[in-house]
Amino acid sequence: MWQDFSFSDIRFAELAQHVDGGARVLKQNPVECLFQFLCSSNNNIKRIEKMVSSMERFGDFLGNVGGFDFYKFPSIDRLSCISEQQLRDAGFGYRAKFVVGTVKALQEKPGGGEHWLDSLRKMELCSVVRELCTLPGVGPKVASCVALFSLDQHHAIPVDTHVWQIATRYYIPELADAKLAPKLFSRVSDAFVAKFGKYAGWAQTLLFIGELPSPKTKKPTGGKKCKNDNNETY
DNA sequence: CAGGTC
DNA sequence: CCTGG
Repeated sequence: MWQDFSFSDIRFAELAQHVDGGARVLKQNPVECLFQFLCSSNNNIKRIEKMVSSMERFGDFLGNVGGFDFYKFPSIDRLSCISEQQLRDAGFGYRAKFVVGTVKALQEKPGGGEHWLDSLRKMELCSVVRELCTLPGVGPKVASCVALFSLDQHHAIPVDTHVWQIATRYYIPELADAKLAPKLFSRVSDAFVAKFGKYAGWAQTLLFIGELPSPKTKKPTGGKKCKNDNNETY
């Protein structure tokens, strides 16, 4: 698949040379995935990890490995035991009410939230995103993450600021000066799908990794400005 | 301002 | 709008 992507896009080919150990797209449990990305909006990885681990404590204890306690991610019913105040105390901020609201919305689904989420698998991507966006705290970006990482929607493109940068830099430069409006969200995902096809979400994942200041990439090949030893930007 | 959403 | 860097 990397070869196909590299053939389709010189940018991908260049980046693929420099990522260490490859990259993988998880197929997560939908409930776990949804609540994790519900924590992710306007937020950084470190705090997201903290928030997620505080939720996990409400799941069954699995064991201790290498000094770390592991918990099964809590079911929707288990999550419903957490109050908004508890979540705020755990540092969720305004996302606390999103978690409580999404738990409630899922519980009200006929057949239960797990079943409802699973039923999205056989729908078209646009419908999946539309349905997920009915949940409080879930917008197009979070919905796309859940679709890609847990609901088999391999061509879902989670458009955040980084992906927007990549897209306007390489694929739709005519929009370089535009703001990331909802209308343009589909322009971005269309561009990725046109370039990479039905597994565009997988290609996007690698490009995204390349955009981050991550040890994964050995070479600062992203369009970001870098500094050399003389402190000159290039 | 950060891997958005209301 | 919460909160931390």
